[in-house]
Amino acid sequence: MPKRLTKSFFKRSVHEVAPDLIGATLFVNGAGGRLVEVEAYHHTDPAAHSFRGPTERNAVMFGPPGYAYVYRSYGIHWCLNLVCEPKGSASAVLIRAIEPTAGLPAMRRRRGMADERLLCSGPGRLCEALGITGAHNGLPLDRPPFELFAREDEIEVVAGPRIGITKAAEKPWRFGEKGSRFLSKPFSTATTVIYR
DNA sequence: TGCCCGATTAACT
DNA sequence: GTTAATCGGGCAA
Repeated sequence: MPKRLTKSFFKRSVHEVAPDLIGATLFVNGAGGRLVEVEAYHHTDPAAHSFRGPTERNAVMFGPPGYAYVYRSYGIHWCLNLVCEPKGSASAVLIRAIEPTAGLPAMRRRRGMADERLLCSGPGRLCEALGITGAHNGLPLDRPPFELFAREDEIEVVAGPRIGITKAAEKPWRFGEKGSRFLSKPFSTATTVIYR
């Protein structure tokens, strides 16, 4: 049986947790799959929501690790983050793409489309597919509706610049499974490979 | 209070 | 490659 990830998994630097999440599986009410793309946001990072201190929106990032931080993006989409590090460090991993493995009919219905490759390939898309909304903000990741399991197989993780940001845009804090066809965008062939 | 812009997506040309 | 959709957060005034 796969090993469940508990809150202790997140009591480390976001830069350690983020690559470790590649290949893990996440389900929300039974729908979801394998994490193939994430990004790390540290509280000292100008691109992070927590960089300028606590606000009503980012309050969950300043709480304990192992909880979901969900925010509205561009006034339209939802984006899911997993809070890391000891309480107060305000760092989180943005989930950017999932390889769908379970609950495909429900995800297709919520997305209003059938193409498996586009179901969860993007932070806004995967929240729509898994039914994640602002109602999930602040919920613990080790209890329903969330289920999170550790990676079991050996894989290659690649790193590269994050997507859609203007500040600290050069930092290689985007991580993905090498060669996955479910990435929101391909990694450059010149990107660093982290062997695992 | 007003203004700018964003950790996006889909539908265009 | 370009752009509309759509709105809350953060900061200046």
